[in-house]
Amino acid sequence: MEADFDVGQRLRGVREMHSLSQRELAKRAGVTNGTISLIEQNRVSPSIGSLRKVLQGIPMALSDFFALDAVPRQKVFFAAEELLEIAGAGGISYQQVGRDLGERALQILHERYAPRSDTGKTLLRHESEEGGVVIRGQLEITVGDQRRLLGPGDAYYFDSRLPHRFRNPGDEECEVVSACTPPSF
Amino acid sequence: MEADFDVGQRLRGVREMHSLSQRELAKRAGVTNGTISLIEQNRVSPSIGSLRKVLQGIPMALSDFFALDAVPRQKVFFAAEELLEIAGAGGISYQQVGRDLGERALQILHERYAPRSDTGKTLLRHESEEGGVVIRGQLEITVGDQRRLLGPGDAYYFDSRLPHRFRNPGDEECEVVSACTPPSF
DNA sequence: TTCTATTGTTTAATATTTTAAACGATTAAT
DNA sequence: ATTAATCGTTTAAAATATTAAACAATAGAA
Repeated sequence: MEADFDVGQRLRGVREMHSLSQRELAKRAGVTNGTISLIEQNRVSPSIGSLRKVLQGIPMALSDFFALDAVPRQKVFFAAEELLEIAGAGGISYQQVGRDLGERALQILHERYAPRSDTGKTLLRHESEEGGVVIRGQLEITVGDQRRLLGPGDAYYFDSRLPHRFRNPGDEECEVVSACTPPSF
Repeated sequence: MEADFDVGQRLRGVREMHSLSQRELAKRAGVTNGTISLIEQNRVSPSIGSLRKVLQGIPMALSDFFALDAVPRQKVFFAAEELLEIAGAGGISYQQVGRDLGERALQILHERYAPRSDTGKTLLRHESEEGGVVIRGQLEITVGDQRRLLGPGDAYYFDSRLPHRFRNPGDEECEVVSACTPPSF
C-alpha cells in the first residue's frame, strides 16, 4: 500500500512549492483558510470534493497528487565521465544519459561523429520518435527520401519507423544531442 | 484537468470489475454497505480516509483510482532559424524543435540561459520525464532536495513530477539541449 | 407459493468535516 | 514602540458524511 501517504504533509509541500499562503490558496480554491490549515495538520480527512477544490486552486490533478508518492528517487545528475558509452560503430560515439534504460521513458544521447563517419545505409527501428540538435560540425541526415545537411543549431525530428541514416561529411568532428522515446536500444 | 471525474461511477465500475457486492466490499474495507451505496450514487463526496479504506478492500491505490488520463508525412529538418522560440522569462531562451507539439511524443528544446538567469522558485509539471545535456557554460539544477552544478558534457534526468529549478550562476551564457516526454507546455 | 438469502436503496441518529470568526505570532514600515 | 499587514492556528456552529437498521426487489430451492 501507500504506507505513509500523508495527505496533510503532501498538500503543504505542494502549496509551498507554489509559494502560496494558506489564505491565498483558499481564495483561489473557494474554501476557507481554516480548512487548509486543518487538512495540512491531518486533523481532518478532507472529502474528495473539497480536496479537489483545493487542488484546482494550485492547479493540480487528483491523480498527480496521489501519484506523488509513487515517484521513486533515482539518480538525477550525471558527470560527463559517467555517461554510458554505447557501442559506436566506425568513429561514432554514443554517450547515454543514465544506465537503467528499462526504467525510463526517454533515451538521451550525446553523440559524436568522427569526420567521414556514417551509421550505414539504413536501419529500421521500433515504433518510436526521435529528434536532436546539432551542436558542432556538420551532419547529413537521410530520412525516407529526404536528405539534408545540418549545421550547428539546426535540428531534426522524425518517426523512427522511417529508414534513416546519419553521416558526417566534413573534416571536423560533429557533436549532437538527441532524444528518443521510447528507448530503442 | 479531470473535468467531470465521477467518483461514484468509477467506484461502481471498479467494484463490478472485481465481482464484489456492495456488502462484500464493505466488509473487506471496514465500512458499511450504505456508505458504498451513497458514494456510488454520488449522494456524498467521501472523505479521503473512507475512500482509501474502500479501495483497500479491492485492493487499489488511490493514485490508480484517479489516474484516468492517458499519455502517444511530417517536417523532419529544421534550420536553426526555424526553431520555434518559446516564451522565455528573464534571460532564458527556449527554441523548440517542431511547432506542432500536439502531434509529437517528444519535446526537444535548445535552451540558452543568460548569466544569472533563473527559472524561478519551483514548478510542478504533469506526469512526464525529462533530461538533457549541458553543452556550454554552467547550470545549477535543483530537483526535489538534490542540487548540483553541471558543466559541459554533464547531464541530468528526472521525473517531472518532482519540483525542479534551473539556474545559471556563472558569468557565461549556458547552452543546453533537453528533451521531455510527453511534451509539458 | 413460501422460505431464505442476497441484492441495492433509504432514513434517522451519530460522527466528522467545513465554515466563520477570533486569536496570537511574525514581519516591515513609520 | 506602534501601527498595519500577513501568517498559521484554533474554536463553536453549521453543513456534510457515515453508521446502523430497516426497506424493497430479485432469485433459487423446497
